[in-house]
Amino acid sequence: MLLIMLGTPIRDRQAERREATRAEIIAAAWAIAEHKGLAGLTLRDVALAVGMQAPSLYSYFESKNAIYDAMFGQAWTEYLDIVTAAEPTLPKDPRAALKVVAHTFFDFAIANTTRHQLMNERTIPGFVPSPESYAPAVAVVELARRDLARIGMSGDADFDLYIALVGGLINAQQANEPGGDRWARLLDVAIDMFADHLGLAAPKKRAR
Amino acid sequence: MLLIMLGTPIRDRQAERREATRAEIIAAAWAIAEHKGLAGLTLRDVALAVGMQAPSLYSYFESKNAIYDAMFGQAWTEYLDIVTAAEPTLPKDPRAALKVVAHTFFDFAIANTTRHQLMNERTIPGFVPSPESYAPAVAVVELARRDLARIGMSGDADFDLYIALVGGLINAQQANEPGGDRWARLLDVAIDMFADHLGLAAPKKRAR
DNA sequence: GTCTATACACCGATAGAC
DNA sequence: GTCTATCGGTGTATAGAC
Repeated sequence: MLLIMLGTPIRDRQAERREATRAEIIAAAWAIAEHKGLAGLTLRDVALAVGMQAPSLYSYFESKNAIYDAMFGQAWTEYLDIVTAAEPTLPKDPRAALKVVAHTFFDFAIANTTRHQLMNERTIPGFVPSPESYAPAVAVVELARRDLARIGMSGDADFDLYIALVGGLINAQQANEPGGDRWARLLDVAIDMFADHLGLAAPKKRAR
Repeated sequence: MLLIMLGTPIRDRQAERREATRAEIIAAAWAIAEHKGLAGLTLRDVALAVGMQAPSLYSYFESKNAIYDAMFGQAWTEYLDIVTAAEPTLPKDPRAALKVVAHTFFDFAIANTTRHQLMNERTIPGFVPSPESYAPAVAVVELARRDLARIGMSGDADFDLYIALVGGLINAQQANEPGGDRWARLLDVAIDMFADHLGLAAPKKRAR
């Protein structure tokens, strides 16, 4: 399976090695960030974890923010994979689909607080994601917008409101009662409220 | 008007002076935080602004976080004053009252982004507000809860949902389009949606 | 190309002289 | 109470060994 055309090697072993080391650094950074907090990440800790001296990291990332940036892109890519995999199983019923999409996002945020903090909160002082790392985030939003449009949710206003509603619940849960479920229990109620607002058919109750 | 009982002075000039200097330091800190960002605040800058050397600040605050703490308490006290002053003018109509309360909070957050960031976002790494500084925040919540209970909004769930909804809109506005009004325009829509959820009487439309 | 060694500028915080 | 001096820590930069 190993093919070589003279002078044009199929594999660039050096680039592979470099990419593997970059991945190793990012993995170590996640582990430290989850343990000491996202803002508690230091280059010296990361270097120690991968068996380097701190300045050596600059051979792989041009700054600390570049490491955050790679983490940002990786986290959104992971979530894009989850959402892409779940898309074919979306319920036909609009109200049920709204709930699945909301729950997917909510549960990911709660289960991965560090990732959510980096992905959705502006908590690292100087950090602004690069266009490349932002791309998977845009893809997630586009995919969600497409899914919800198929449900009949047209217009930016409804989508913006939906995002703000789910995001508000996540933020309230994380900020006021991390680890609890006081706001998590409200998610279905909130989505029903939103579905009523859209004028979607009620599921069973609401005979009126 | 200056009364002195022997040995028990009415005024403690030293404490007054100290308190005045503390206020001066906090005012300087706000100005710098608004200019360089909340996380960009440094003790050296604050000291320079009030004509001191950095370590001298430790005569007035035991740490940098203590300065943040005083700012936190001051900001919530300011907002408590606003809410307290506005309370007597609250509309009798429940739906209208919901909107006034929401707008008051939303507008304050948008008009004072630095204050809102410190008050409602966990953006400073090690900072946790002290019970004393947290007190006015609790008072604001209690007051809002009382106002909304008079409207007929009983139960924690509705209140929590209301808070999350308004907070989500503020966060979305600040994070995605600071200075714009894409989410601000949704506030009334959102409150109407919430009022419908509560079963409040519609204002004029919704003839059905 | 990769890594070490060293250094810089800045930070919050502390000690101690005055 | 305010200063100077200084500490340990940070992100970052660069020279040079390998």
